[in-house]
Amino acid sequence: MKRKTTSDSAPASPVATRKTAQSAVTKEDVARAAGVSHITVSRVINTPDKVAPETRAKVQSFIASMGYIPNLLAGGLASKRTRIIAAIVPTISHSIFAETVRGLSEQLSAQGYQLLLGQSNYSEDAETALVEAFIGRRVDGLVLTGVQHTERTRQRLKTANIPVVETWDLTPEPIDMLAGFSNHGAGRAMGDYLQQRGYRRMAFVGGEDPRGQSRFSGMRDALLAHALEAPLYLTVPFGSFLSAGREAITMILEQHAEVDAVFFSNDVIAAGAVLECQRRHIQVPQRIALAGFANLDIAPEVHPALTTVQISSLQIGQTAAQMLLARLAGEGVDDPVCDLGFSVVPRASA
Amino acid sequence: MKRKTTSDSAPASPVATRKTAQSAVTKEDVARAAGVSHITVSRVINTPDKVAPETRAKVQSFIASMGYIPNLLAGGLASKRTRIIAAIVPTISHSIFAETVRGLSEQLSAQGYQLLLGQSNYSEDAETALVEAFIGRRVDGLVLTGVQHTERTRQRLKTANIPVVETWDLTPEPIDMLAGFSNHGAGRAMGDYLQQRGYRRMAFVGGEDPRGQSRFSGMRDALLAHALEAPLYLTVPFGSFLSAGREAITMILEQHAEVDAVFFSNDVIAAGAVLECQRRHIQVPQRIALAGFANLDIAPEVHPALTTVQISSLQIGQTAAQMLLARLAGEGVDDPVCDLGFSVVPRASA
DNA sequence: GTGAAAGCGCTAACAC
DNA sequence: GTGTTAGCGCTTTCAC
Repeated sequence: MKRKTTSDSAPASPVATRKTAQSAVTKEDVARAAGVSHITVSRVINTPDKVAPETRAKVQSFIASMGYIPNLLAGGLASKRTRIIAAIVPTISHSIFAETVRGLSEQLSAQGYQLLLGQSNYSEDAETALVEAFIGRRVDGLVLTGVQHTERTRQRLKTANIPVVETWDLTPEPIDMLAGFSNHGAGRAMGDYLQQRGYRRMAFVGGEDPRGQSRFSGMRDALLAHALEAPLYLTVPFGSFLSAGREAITMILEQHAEVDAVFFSNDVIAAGAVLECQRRHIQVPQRIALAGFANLDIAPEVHPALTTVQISSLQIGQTAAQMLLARLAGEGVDDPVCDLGFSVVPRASA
Repeated sequence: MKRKTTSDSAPASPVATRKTAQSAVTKEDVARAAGVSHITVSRVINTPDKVAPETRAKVQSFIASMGYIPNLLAGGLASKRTRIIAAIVPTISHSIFAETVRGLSEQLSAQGYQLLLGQSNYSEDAETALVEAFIGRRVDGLVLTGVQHTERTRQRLKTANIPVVETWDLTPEPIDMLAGFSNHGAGRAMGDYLQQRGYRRMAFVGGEDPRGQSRFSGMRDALLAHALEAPLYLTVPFGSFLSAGREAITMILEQHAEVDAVFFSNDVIAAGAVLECQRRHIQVPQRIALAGFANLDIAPEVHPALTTVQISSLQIGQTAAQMLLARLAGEGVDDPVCDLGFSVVPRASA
């Protein structure tokens, strides 16, 4: 009893099975056309040098002429490797994680992997949902932003048993691997810097993300160590960061006139504040010093240019990708924890 | 000959097949534990109300306790539906397409679909490669930016036979469906506006993307219609748009002193120009008028606030998603071509 | 260098 | 309401 010869009553069309929603051309079709077996087509695609040059050329020409596109769903199911790495960032539209994503994407695509991007909107529960969705798609590895995750996320990741890199912060107990920097340290460094520049009454403006909070607490520790008052802590909503910065600085100038320096969680928010000061003809840094975070494109462009903290956003992405790829290649990762550091960039605004 | 009883020589472990890289729990495992069949578990997940409440509860509790995550690869292969919609945008890090992506993502996830995002870097060949990769993953639908694509892209999409929405422009011959606006019209509208405000010698600054070029040619048509000279055409590299805007305006002021108004392809570039003028104490719009495009967050924040063109970025995403979902639900799409329009937003800069 | 057989984990169709 | 059977299109293993 041979398979599929259907030469009795079926119409002579390419054997439409159920729905014809997708490109109906399969490896089998190509194989039949080229007069080889199914598996030879597979080899031409995956391990071309294990096929006789002649056969290879013939098969390749049929692949091209028939417009054959391998079904990666089937391939992934059979091989248990999808060559997809997923990354979850709080937001993809705002620029702060853009370089990390670029670093990831470049390294991965160079090795034939694809990047699947998810956006958590700074919600741990959304992150958990994404993790489950990604595991369901059987991604080969996962990159997470931050080190704070729900217990369920950790659980899922544990049982899924795939390589994971946490990024953008440091922790003594990573889920698996880590590429980041110390947000607490960055906050402390900026606190030290501002203190040393002579500012005495400071404020911190940020979102409600845990990394921003670490920076705040680092700053606070620095100020307390110098016998200064703890900084004021203002949160801004996620959304339009520029106008959030404007509103925050307006509020500080009007209601906290004693504040002489502000550290913003993000250069875009800080830039909004600079623009507002400019509009009101408020001297920066004489009346009030303004500092940002991340050294984004906008930081050197505003007037006065923004003092900020340089972080290695791009390298975080590159390093995370390399760790993952090494693990997937079966190589050991020399150090599963990589601290990429940061540095204060002094400019005119503080 | 029953299947899989392996009670002879195998170790009593959960039958590790090949690699144990992924969560080994399968529907079969859950079914066995719950004392039901394989397919019942499937129904509990996909069509819970077709299962007796009692059975359902029991199965659900096992799903939870065993941490079962369905293999969507296998599901997609069997059902020929992945519930993934892919979208290709020129860039995800710059803010211009952010709202479109948000509109897509929100509409899709509300219907249980996931968005797979690709970045073409304004390259048609990169777009083609992404299209092939996405078809390989058997996405259920595709959203493209722009209406200009390689012949190969069109071919692949034709044979893949999946719903496609082109966006961000208009064309008389869409591949399938379309949600956009007229870039040529937007350029003409801005040209008309600037002419009507009394500017006489204009320049256009943009990237090399086809939509920017359409806006340029629309502007040119407007000026020529008013017997003005065609605008100067300057291109800037993709990358740091703010500094590109600074450089462009510097160049224009120094080498084309006769220019009295500039239309930038993007608010961020325009904002860079505004910042530069501010720094040099050049009066905007008295010495030179500056206008942007897209009405991004930054447009109202700079000083003077940017005159720009409002487009319906969010609605493009929403509309594209709805068209796709309607098609996938087997409903007809009333009008496969949707022109969402634009409008000039007059502010202080021009 | 090439092929046959088996099975990845799931859903569709049809029974019961 | 629940189960059985037969694939989805591919890769793996082992044979030739």
